[in-house]
Amino acid sequence: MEQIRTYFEKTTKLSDKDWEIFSSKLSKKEFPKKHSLLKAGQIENHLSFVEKGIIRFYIPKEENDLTFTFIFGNGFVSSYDSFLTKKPSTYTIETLTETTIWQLTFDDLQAIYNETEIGNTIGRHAAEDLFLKKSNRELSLLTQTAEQRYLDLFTEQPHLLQLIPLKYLASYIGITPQALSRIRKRIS
Amino acid sequence: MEQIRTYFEKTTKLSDKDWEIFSSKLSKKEFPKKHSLLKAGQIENHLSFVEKGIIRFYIPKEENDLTFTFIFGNGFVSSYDSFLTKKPSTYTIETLTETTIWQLTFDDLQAIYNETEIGNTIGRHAAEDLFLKKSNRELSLLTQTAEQRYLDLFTEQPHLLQLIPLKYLASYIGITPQALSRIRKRIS
DNA sequence: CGCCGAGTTGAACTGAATCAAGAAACGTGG
DNA sequence: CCACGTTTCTTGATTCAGTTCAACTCGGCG
Repeated sequence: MEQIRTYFEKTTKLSDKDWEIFSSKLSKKEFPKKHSLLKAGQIENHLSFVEKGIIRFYIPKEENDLTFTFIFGNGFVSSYDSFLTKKPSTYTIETLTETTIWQLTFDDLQAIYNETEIGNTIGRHAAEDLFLKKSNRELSLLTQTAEQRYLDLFTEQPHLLQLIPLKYLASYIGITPQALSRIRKRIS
Repeated sequence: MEQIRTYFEKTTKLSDKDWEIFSSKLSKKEFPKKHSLLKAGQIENHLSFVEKGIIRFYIPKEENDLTFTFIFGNGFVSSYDSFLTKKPSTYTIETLTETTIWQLTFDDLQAIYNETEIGNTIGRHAAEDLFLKKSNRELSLLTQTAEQRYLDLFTEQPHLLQLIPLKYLASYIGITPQALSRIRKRIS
């Protein structure tokens, strides 16, 4: 749990009192691998912080699911637009490994808004975090080749990457499993 | 200015008093075409709402600029990450046509936070708006062909599209000007 | 009038898709 | 713990969208 405080304090100092209120709302959850935290069609009621584990976001499709996000611990997890708008999520959030998260419900977050000075900060952090990730992703998709994207992922998370099935990685990178298999062969 | 209120009230009802405070901080600005609202390297101090005009976001490059966003009126404009983090923007924001915007400075926004109930809403709106746009963009880049992306743009903004040089559109779609020229020829 | 940037068109090339088939890994039931 | 069936991964052949390099046209502007 300390790592959550550390994560927040990278950008904003928290008073002990605020941290007290904030952390009292967090509830720890543990899940096995291949567990859905949220299924497409459901309404998101949680903003979560991953302590340990790998998580995949995907849009279920008849033929091949579209995997568009991985979270490797120390980050927010939520179908954020669904959380904000109370509309059904268009995607599923699923664990790839055993996972530990700390959850905040929508009502908890409202309470934190009212009781602390850091509510805004948390909301802003979440938004900022998610927004920046998407921005970087956009640039990556526009300027990098599939191979570069794979190598980037590989550099960031060399050991964790082995835990993810190739077809999910391929989808995330934006190519077919066959193409990724060939890239792997070429660079190894 | 009424359209700004309408825009906000699509999702949240504002009290007259809050609107009063909010709108009093907005200052109207008009710019000619090809005017930079913010240059790469500068720190963003504004969150703006476009009333009229077309705006382009791009990362300046030696050879070809990378155009990654267009705003066609009725939307937020800001180098949002720079605005939040106070770090230099990595991109330039420039008008393509004559443009009218309503600006809010960072300090104005802080004041609104303190004086009204809608401060959070505004911040959240901006974040949500920007985040959702990026999410959709990600999906478009992952699942659509260049031709589909062009047709989508064309369907959304048929008349405005004529005002944008082909090379900017090509960059946004993620292909070369030559390729877009051929797509245009093929579908017309 | 001549220049220059933007757009068009052509030809050769390349990264990735598609279709197809075989090999490896994985989970489940006996 | 093995055997089987299913899913995942690999590899090959073909096709295609888009790149690159290059030449030419067009429209605006000094």
